[in-house]
Amino acid sequence: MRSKPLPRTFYDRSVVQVARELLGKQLIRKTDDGITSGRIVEVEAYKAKGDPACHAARGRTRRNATMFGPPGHAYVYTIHAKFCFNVVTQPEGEPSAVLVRAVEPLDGIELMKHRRSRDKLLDLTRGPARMCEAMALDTTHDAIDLTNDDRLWITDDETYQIKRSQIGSSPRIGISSAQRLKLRYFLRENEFVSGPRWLSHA
DNA sequence: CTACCGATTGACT
DNA sequence: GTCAATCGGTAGA
Repeated sequence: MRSKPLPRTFYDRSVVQVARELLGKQLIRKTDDGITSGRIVEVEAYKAKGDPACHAARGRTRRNATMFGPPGHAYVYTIHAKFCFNVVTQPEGEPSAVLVRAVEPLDGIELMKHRRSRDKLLDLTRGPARMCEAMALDTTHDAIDLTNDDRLWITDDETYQIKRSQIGSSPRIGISSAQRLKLRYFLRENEFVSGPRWLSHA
């Protein structure tokens, strides 16, 4: 039995709305080695317009081509010889995406420990590249359709409800431009949120 | 082809 | 807290 993927209509909305509503959802990854899953606790929005930090800000390239495609697909890219996982939002032609920066490990914790060569729970999925390593995600998973693929999808955890007051926001991490845009969203007081502590209560 | 650099991480003081 | 490793993507010659 497989949990139900979020429908296309969930992703086909403004990037900020999708980003905030992704908090608390479950990211599920299936490989021959088994299933790993985690609760999304930290995300960042990258907007099509007025956002110089967005990869698509300077036009389409081979790397960011997935962002120009339909919503609900994975956008995976390399950075510093590591990987980051994003979700494409908005209609085609409005290249926006949500970066998933951290999840709280749920299923497959032993498998994650093995992939990460780390034993501490906090070191498994706290940070975008760590999360990708724990869930065995790389650029071969770029452009996967998250609404229709047995390897990777996101599902609603109906038993886990988020109150608006639980969501914090801050400038995005590792971004020098557009500091005034508070496009990072996270679950306050969740220990698996990455970044400096002073940014985790904003 | 070369040069530069980043939506990061882990080791170290 | 500081800092260097890392390597594919991109722009430019």
